[in-house]
Amino acid sequence: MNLYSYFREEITSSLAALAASGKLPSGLDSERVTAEPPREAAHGDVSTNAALVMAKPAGMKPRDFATVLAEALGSRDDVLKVEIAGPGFVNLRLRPAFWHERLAEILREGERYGASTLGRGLPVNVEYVSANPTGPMHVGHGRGAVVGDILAALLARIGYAVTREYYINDAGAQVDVLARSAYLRYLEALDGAKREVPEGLYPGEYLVPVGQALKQRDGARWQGKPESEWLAPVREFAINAMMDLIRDDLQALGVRHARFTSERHDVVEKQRVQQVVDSLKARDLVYTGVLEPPKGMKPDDWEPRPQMLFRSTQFGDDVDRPLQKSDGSWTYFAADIAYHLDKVERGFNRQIDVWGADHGGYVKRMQAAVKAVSGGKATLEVKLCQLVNLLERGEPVKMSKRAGTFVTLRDVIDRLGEGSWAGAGAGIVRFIMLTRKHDQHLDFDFAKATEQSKDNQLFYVQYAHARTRSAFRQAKEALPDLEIDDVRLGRVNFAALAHEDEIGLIKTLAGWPRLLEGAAESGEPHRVAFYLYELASAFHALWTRGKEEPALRFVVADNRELTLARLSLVRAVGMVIASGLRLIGVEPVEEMR
RNA sequence: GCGCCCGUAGCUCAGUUGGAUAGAGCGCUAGCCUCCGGAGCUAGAGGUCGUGAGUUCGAGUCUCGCCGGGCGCGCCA
Repeated sequence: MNLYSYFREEITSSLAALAASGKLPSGLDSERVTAEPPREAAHGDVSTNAALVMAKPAGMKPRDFATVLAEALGSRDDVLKVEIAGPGFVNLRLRPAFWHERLAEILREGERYGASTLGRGLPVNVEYVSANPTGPMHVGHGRGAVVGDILAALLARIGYAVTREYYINDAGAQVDVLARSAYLRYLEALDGAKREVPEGLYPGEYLVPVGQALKQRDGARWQGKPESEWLAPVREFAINAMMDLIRDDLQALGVRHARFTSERHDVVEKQRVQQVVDSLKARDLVYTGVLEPPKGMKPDDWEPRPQMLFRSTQFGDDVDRPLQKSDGSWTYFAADIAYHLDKVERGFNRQIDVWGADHGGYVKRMQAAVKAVSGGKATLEVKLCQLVNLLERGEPVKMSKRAGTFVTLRDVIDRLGEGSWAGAGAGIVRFIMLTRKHDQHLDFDFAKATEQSKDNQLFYVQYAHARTRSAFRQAKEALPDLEIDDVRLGRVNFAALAHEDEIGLIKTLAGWPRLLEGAAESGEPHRVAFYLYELASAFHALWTRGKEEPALRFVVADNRELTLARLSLVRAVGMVIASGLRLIGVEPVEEMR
């Protein structure tokens, strides 16, 4: 359970009871009341601002209000001490027994601990990656993939019905370029002659096998034919090949989407764009107009041109946006409106898109569109992921697509390898992607990725997990006849856990449910990685303290009860770390070999 | 010129959706191995939270104006 939500409920019902008994004025709104962990541990375990936000409407001084509330809360069994502090905070310090019960809870629930029903089964659609099917994924795509994937996992963990979705941008000019590039490789495959890849086509070697496969399938059928004949079939072939490539990359990264939607086949060809434009027209949200050139920059080839525009300004955008190109085809935006409407029609009133930061200018119009097509009932949140800089011992890795020195996501995963303390390369990549908030630039240093030091957050967390397992190996050796399993550990007498560092560690563990909720609702999966680091740090500290003060060791050979209690704590730490790592997509290790 | 994002210790970054005395890693200084794994731990120095106003009981967090950096700005996606 999230103990802070629990206490918030308890506090508001206390307030209601106090109002009913006349000790506080009735009819007060407790909406803004919070129950939170104070920053300073010295201020107690749970702090509420009730008196601060309700005193004024109650016509009381905050401290008087606080006194009444404090008296009521102080009589609770789980409250050790109540204090009124600062301008009127009511601070609760909880009894050790409350924390011991949290430990029992963790051992009961195991890695499910922290899961909740907060989302009430509401559908949420998370769209992420959505890389153009024109080549393998690069590291920047990888970041979006990880952020989206873990955000989806977080939302699922707190009770939302999450759908992970990939939108294939296979309808624009870029896939025509892909087709021409693949055609070139096809001709190469036919006559064996290497060709210079002209400017404007994709030079990557990854298209060579596509050309060969096309030859395999179609022989010389397209050789010497005009583009109008081969473009569509070659394009389809190449897109499929690229999606196979991307699916492989995603699989290597451990990312699985439940649904792939094709812009070309599922949106444009099904007339979905025409339909949504018609319905917007019927609501007078589409018109033919002429856009002003952007001020301050002088587009050299600017010509005023009448075009079909969507009134996005009515929904918060800065200018109205074009829906149609001059050749009559739809803009990417128009198709994207139809696609997001499709998601609304599939029941997703909450949509989250994960994009690269270079798409920042696109956010407002898309949110405007979602608002418009859903009649305001659906919302779109957009998470923008900043660039990833690949480094080699602090030096930027030089990359050039044309020179063929481009480092792909797959290269990175493969290079980080398998079998080390960190598990597979994908796990390392996934964790590192969370070591910065999504809107911050991220330095990805190969040297640091596998370094074995406190500076490497994943290493540090894995080391803590390994140590929890090590403690059990030690216990088995010292007390061979001791029966140790999770059920037993969950039922031992925890009273022996009285040291403030032990209680402190339980408090950190007990913060896990709230952290999950916060990370999920705010769309900030990096919080999981930072939390695990903090938890690992607290555990390492206690471990070392045991080395210095034998009385604090986990295994005390002549005191079985104490040993069992402490092993319960160690086990709970291991469970929460394992739970967090698996959520991120990292397999926790048993030992650091 | 406009919009969005960012600006926190020497460096790299957190900061729990507005809470109390702003934290961590690296680096620097000083300590801790007859060990339960020192791949770790403890302590210290280091800050006008870019800046100026505003909102309120309270602002690193919200609003506005500046300064600096990044991204974007009609038929690219």
